[in-house]
Amino acid sequence: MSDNLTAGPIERRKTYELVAERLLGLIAARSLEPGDSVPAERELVEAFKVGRSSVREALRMLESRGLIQSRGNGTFAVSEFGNPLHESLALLVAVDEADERELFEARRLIEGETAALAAERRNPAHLARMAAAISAMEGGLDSESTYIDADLAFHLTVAEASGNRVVSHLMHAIRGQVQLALGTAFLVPGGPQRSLEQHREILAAIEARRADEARRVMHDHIQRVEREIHELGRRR
Amino acid sequence: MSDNLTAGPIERRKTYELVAERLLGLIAARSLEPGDSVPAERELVEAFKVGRSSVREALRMLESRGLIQSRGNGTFAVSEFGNPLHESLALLVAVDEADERELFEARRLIEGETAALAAERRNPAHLARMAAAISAMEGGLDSESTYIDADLAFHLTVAEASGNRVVSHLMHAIRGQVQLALGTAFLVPGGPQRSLEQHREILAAIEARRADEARRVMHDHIQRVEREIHELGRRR
DNA sequence: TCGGCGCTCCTTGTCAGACAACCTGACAGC
DNA sequence: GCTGTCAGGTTGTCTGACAAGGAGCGCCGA
Repeated sequence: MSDNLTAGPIERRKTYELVAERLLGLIAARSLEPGDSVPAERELVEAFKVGRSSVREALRMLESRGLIQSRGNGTFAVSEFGNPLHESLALLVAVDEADERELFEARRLIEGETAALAAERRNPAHLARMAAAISAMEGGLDSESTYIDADLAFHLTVAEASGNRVVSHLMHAIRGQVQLALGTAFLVPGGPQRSLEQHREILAAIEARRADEARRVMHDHIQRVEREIHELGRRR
Repeated sequence: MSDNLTAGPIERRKTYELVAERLLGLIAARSLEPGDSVPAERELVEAFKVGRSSVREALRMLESRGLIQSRGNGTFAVSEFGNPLHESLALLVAVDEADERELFEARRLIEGETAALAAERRNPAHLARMAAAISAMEGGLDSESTYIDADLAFHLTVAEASGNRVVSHLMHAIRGQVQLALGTAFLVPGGPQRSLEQHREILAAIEARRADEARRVMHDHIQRVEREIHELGRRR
């Protein structure tokens, strides 16, 4: 028995944590597929030999991470990708001026790469959806919500076409953070028209499988939007 | 009353969710600074007029996101940046073969851009720490844990030198996901030596402020590691 | 004077039991 | 075929009780 001291403090783990880990294990091991129902609380009580409150607190931990969902008639495993990440980012990054700049920079980098990947991997269905989104933007030049929805749809389709879910999740997360600013972008005189034109360029580059061009135009697009928002903010 | 049906189901919120939101509000509003103690459970019971179990389940939700910490003599707000994001990603992305590919691809893109930014923004202190990390890797070629720690330190320093906290958080998160694989990388014959050499190249590019070169070498580095891990896995 | 020991009190941790609220599916009645 | 109702299982919530953790205080002895 050399130095068991380095093993760190002997910590008595809390029951609800242990239960949460066991359940997490089940999910990680795919014993609990999305949609499956988690054993009833009372069953877990018997299985783990703990109190019901410990089981419930463990379930709450998983629920708050979006892994399961309790619904009155049972608790179920959930697929729902993405939500917790958004919230985490929201809490990580305060949205003062400097951080907004960092967020936009991150968005520029990631969406730029996303566009480049999309140019290599897109299929005809993706192209059709991007074109549809552009049409919708055109038709929604006088309606903020229509326009913004269509704009979002375009970028999401690009993300999907990239074929990389991790990258596209990160993009979602960041976009959620700058969403407010994007509402402002609609108010910039001539902004929506310029965005529309740039979206057409992006689509053309992706359709022609020109990855570098897609990346560059996407960069320019996001940078322009950021600049316009910033200038509008200063003028007010 | 046209179609209020689109408003979705009327849902009765659960008490523990409401409590969690109230507490979240306090944190978001900075009424609860890191280190501050959260009011005792029984006080919250009185304040919100709910049962203690609801309060406790709400606390568990916040605890599992790393916002607070319960310690037997009180519950405290926590600063700890970054952790929840790691966990979220951990839970978001399943780690089967295909996903591992996506994770590495994401890492390649993000760390590539991180390196490019670092080349533009690094300062002498960053360079010194990168050099120190490389020395440590060299000295740790026969110790897996020493080597891996040093490798991690190098990449983290690059991230910090990028000057963009959002990007560097994303990088942390993804890296946490591939950490396991990186342990394997150490076992690849000649792998650590090649990594060491590539790290030197990255440092040289960053020091010389050659952004494109830094990006390219970082790309090559990560791609090589991924390939080696994959080949080792197949041979086993 | 000062270090250390133990006590006390407040807090969280855990369990058990009870009842309300919710959801689904089955079934009877129209 | 449609609707209303009921039953059974599950989660939602509260209460009360006691164990266990942790910090601070004061007493005691050196």
